[in-house]
This record gives sequence, C-alpha cells and structure tokens, in this order.
Amino acid sequence: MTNQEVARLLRNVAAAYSIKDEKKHIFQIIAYQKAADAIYNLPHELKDVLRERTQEKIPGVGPSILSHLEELFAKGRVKHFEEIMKGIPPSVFPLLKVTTLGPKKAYKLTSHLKLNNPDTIVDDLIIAAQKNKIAGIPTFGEKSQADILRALEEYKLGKIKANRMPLPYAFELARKTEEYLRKSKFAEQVFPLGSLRRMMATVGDIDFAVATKQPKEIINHFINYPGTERVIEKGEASSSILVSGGRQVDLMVQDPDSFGSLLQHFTGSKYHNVALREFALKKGMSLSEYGVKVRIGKKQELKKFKTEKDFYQFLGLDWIIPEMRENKGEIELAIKHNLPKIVELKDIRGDLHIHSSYPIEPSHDLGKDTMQQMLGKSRSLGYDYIAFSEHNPGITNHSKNQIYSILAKRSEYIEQLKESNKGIRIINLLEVDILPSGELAMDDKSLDYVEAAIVSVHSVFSTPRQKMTKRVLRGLSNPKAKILAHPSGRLINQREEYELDWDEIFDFALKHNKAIEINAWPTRLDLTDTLVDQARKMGVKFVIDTDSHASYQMDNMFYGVSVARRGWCTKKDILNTLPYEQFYKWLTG
DNA sequence: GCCGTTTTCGGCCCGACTGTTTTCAGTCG
Repeated sequence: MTNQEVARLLRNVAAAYSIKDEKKHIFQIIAYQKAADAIYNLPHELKDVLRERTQEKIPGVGPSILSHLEELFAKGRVKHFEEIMKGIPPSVFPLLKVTTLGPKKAYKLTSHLKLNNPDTIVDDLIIAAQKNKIAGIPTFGEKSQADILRALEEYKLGKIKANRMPLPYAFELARKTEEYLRKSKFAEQVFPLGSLRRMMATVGDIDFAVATKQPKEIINHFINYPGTERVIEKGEASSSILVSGGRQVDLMVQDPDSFGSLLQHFTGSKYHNVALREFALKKGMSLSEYGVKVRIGKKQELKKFKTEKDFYQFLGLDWIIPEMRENKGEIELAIKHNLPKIVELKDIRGDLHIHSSYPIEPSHDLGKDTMQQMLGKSRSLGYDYIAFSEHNPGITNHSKNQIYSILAKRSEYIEQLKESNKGIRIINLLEVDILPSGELAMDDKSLDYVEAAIVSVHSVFSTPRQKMTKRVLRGLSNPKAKILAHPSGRLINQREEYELDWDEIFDFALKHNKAIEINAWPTRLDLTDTLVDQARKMGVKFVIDTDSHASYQMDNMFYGVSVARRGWCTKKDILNTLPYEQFYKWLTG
C-alpha cells in the first residue's frame, strides 16, 4: 500500500466518523485527518518506516493510529476501521473525491437512493440526477441537484483537484490574470499567493489577493475576466472562477490597512497557518485574515497589519520566506530569531547543464542555439562561468574512433571559445548516459576530452529499486562523473519517477564528493524539495542547472532555485554559488 | 486521538460562501 492509499484510508475513517456522529467524534476526526496529511507528505514509504522501526515518530500519528497501521500492514485489514465503517455504503468513499461532496452529502445521497456499488456510483448518481431523483431528498433542491450533476461530470472529465500544473505554467497563467486585475483602478495592490507564492513544484488553484477600498468593484471586475468559463462563488470578500482549461482562480479582497494579514493568510500553507494559530492561541491571541484579535480587559481588539512583516513581528516571529511555510520547524526557528539565510537567485554564478546546437551527433536531443548565443545569454545573466554539456554522441551509430574524433573536435572548438571569451569562464562538460548495466555510455578515453561529466538515466526506467540504485551508483562512481542530473527522472504529469534508495544515493554522494543536480526544467524540478531537504540535512551538496536547450530557457534558473529554497538550502549547500576557482577545484578534484 | 515554551489532562484554527431547513449545515481553503 502506498502512502497515498494509506492516507486515503485514514481520511475515509474520518469521513465514517463524521457520518456516524460528528459532534461526538470531532477530535478523532481531526486526528485522523492530521495523520492522513502527515502520511501523505511523508518522504519515505510508510511500509519501510514501519518495518525499519525507525524511532523517528511521525507527527500526528500517535500510539493508537500507529498500532492500527501496523495491523494494516501485517494483516491487510484493520478491525477497528471496519467497525467504524460498518453500516456505511462503500459507495460513499469514491464520492469524497468529487468537489462539493463531503461525507454527509455523499451518505445522504447513497443511502436515500440505495446506491451501494462503489465502482459505478458516479454514473449511477449522474443517472439519478438526470431523472430528477436528487431534488426530492430532504435538504437537497433543484439547484443542488444541478450543482451535483455538474460536479460529477467535471469529475469524470478529470477536472479534479489532484491535477496540478507545473509551477512555470502556473506562473504564466497567473501573469495574465494579474495583468487583468491590475487594469481596475480600484486595485491598489495585486499579489498571486497560495502554493504559487510558496513556489511549490506543482500548483492546483491560482490564488490572488487584492488590496482595495472598493471590494464590490474588484469582485465584479474579476468575474468578468475574459477567460472565465463559470463563476463558482461570488461573495463580498472572496470569489472563485473556473477559467478555460478547467483551472480554478480564487480571489480574496481586503482593505489596504489589513492587507498584511490577508497576504499571510492566503499564502498558507494550511499547515503553517494552523500551527501559527495554535501558537497564537497559547498567547491569548486569535489570528485570521483580518488581523490578530487580542483580549484587552474584557474587550477584544482587532490589530490590523499593512505588511506581512508587521504581522509576524507582532507575534514575536521573524518574517518567514513563503517557500518555508509548511510547518516543518520554521515557526520555532522564527520565534528564536534563528531562521537560516536561504539561497537566492542572485547567488548563482554559473549554469552547468546546457545543450548547445554544436553538432555532436548526440544520443538524444540537441540544443537550438549556438554556444556563442548561449554565452551571450549567460553574460546578460551576470554569470561568472557556464558549462556546455550536450548529450554524448550516439553509441549505436558511431564507432569508438568516430566518437573520439567528434569529442576531440568539440574540445578544440571549446578551447578556442575560451580564448576569445575571457570575460566568462567556460567549462567543457558532457551529459553522459548511465546505461542499464550501470556502465557509462562513454569510455574513459572519450572522457579524456572533457573536464568532467554529468551523468544521468535516459532509458529503461522501470527497473526494481535495488537494481536501479546499483546502476546509478556504478555510473556515478567513475572519477570523471561529478554530477547526477535530474536524479529522479520524473516528468510532471507525464512520467513517474523511477525507484531509488535515496539514503544510499545520498550516502554515496557525500562520501565521494559528488553533487546532486536540482534540475530547473519546468516539468522536471527534481530532485524534489522534500528529498533536497533530506539530502541537505545529511550534508550532500547540490548544483542547480537549467538543462537549457535554447538560450531563453536559461531564465528557468529561478524555478530551480525555488526548489532549493523549499528544501531550506543556504548558499553553502549549492556548489554553483562558489567563485569559479573554488568551483573548478571541486569539479576536477 | 494527539500533544506539551501554561498542561501527562484538557484542550484542539478561523472564516467565507451556498443552498435551503429563514438560522444553519455542509464544504472549502
């Protein structure tokens, strides 16, 4: 069972509790939901954590739930869960994934209509709605019947929250919406918030906050956004629309005097906010998007904040960068004024993973721009150094001597470039395939023509974990191999990551002074933030690269840095923040 | 059911929006 499946099961238990008696079980419900969240976000497979009996406990999972989980993995079922779920049609649970349906509505629908088959429930319910059978159920009416029907149809079309888009795409969508919102003369400030501001690798909804004295005007302007497919909600303080492509955009508006509180609230994350509110509560304060309620004598007074910094400071905390707001210890550090200084885009001094159009006759795709064009771009970015790292020449269509000759010519060409471009240091790298055997696609003589190698997996992805780990480590063990590129192999929404024993990979990297790449390609963004965090804690070093195949793509560095920031990296964790001499010493050492 | 910078007992985040049951339940972020 995967972590996601376990989390789903725990959420179902919580749903069953709330169907049976929400008031009576309210705290169990919260506990099960918290445990589900914790397991969903766990960096390791729960199965492994339980087996290895690591003493590191999972926050939110106490002795009771832990024993249930052990029973789950030992026997495949949990007696206690079965008892809680007894009497609830199994068809309730698939419905929980449909928006606007929660446990109560799902239960009312399935039990009134006597629809018990979990495999067909969505279609069964669509038919029931079409036959006008939902409107007659107590607490449901014509409007809710129509809403449920649409929600079910959208669910079938795959317009579910789980479908998140890669961060750079979300940025583009947000940019358009932001431009539109700024057109209103009543918008004093416009900010994209939520997971976008926290720079998560994938984004679901796009969130916006607007500071205004005229909330009604702004909300009316918002729902008239040209891309609007449907208005989901429209109130006095907030509104949501569905834009073309099935993306949801949420808006919250507020008076400029309280805008700092709204920024904080709407940036999240939910876990950060909940933890922050629990902390404030202990100090007798209550937090919301309007400000901080403080008890003065018998009266409650609302303190307002124009900026986020003021808000955090009032609570006694340092301002926390959005990327860290996930309740992973940042609140405690902010209280102690001990937050780390996180790496920034301006700290980056070079890009090492660049595919030019040099005719290397590669195993995979060639870049579109010449080395000269790429150099021009890196100059405009203010870099001190860049490395060219095209894919190795194809090994099926070239003899060894042909490969030597191609690499020799390329090396000569790069040497000439070095001579004529004194302002920026150029490094001769190569991206070399790690073959299924673990051997590198280039032999040692080929590697003599480059200063170091980036190694990566580009084929046979579905390999068992132990075998894949061995393969990668063998490739990485070549003395010339210094960087493991896009280490998980995932392509967001296209291809799952392959399986690796990360502890072993990180151990090896640490011992042998290899760097793990954080790849800034929009659909890669891997190593992922949680693994970055894990590796960083062990002392592993990273490089952040764009993997550019055209010069404009070198701007993607921003997204790679955001992954490092979410993994709490400081400058010293990222090797390409080093000055050239130090960096080169590591690379060739 | 979980947890501890008041606590191993007694608490547990806060508010918006919608439809329907004209005062609230359900869902969402």
